[in-house]
Amino acid sequence: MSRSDTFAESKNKYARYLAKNGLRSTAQRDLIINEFFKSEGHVTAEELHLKLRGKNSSIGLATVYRTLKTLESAGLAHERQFNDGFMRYEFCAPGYRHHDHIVCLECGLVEEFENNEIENLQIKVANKHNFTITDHRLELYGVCERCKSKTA
Amino acid sequence: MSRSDTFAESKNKYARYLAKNGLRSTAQRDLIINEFFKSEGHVTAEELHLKLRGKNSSIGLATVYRTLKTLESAGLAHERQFNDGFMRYEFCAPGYRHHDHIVCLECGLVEEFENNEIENLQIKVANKHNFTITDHRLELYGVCERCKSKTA
DNA sequence: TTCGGTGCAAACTTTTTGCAGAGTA
DNA sequence: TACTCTGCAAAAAGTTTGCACCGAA
Repeated sequence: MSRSDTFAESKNKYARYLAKNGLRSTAQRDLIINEFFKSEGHVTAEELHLKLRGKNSSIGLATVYRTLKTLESAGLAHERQFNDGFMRYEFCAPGYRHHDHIVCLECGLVEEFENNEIENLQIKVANKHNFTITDHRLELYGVCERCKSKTA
Repeated sequence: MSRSDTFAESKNKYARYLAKNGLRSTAQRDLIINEFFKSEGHVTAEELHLKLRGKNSSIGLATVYRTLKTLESAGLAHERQFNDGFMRYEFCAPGYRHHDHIVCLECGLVEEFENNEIENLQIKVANKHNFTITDHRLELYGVCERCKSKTA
């Protein structure tokens, strides 16, 4: 599935969500959603707001926050916190696979990975504790290749 | 290793750390550290502050924050954020084994687990991405046994 | 006596909320 | 028209900082 297919699919899903919940489509929302769907990785509300400001639209920061919360409820965005004090939002289209993150503590690079063996072990652990898992969070923190060679 | 052995060892390590870094031992610090070492699990500064207030000491919240940061630098506490907006501090004595957390989203119960298979797989993943891992974070979120039966 | 620690209040940071006016259906 | 959305500014909420005084070494 290509990235743009997923965008299209998500926009449809978003439109359907709006319709079903009596929410309106507005100029601001469409711009925010467009920008959000275009951004790679893990954006903060502030970053998104800045990008939109750059295109001389005058969208308020509060609106960006509100829209991201809306997307989260719609299941199109996922909230994540790496330990830097910001809430980040990640594109989370239907059909997009779950993945985890490996974060460089020096330059902030975030790479994504998938590992089914780990996921299966997590389920085993949950069973042992009699928990039913609905979500999880796995982040590896360290130093990336570039930063290692810079220091060496 | 029993819990109290670990306390003793940590207090020594703390004292050594203070000496080495020209920091002073004060009545407030000793009380905070004592209370922190006694608390199970994952405390917030506010919680610790409340516990100390209960024992009619008049320690300021800012001092609790400052002391926890000091403990973190000393390697005796570990900062953790579960997604509830609070920074939590966890006892992290030398000799204490690393563990991860499984969190109930209904009642807030946090259990700890260790799984070497998962840890090994994490190292494999990091190698594949040419990262050197220094830390990681794994949290499973779901519903615990009690809450499941309550709902059923 | 020196200098780090403390308490208090104010400042800061990120996110949320109240409200009056604008825009959608 | 009815009612939601938006922008702004103010409020929240958690944490940090400035400053004058206190106290450990």
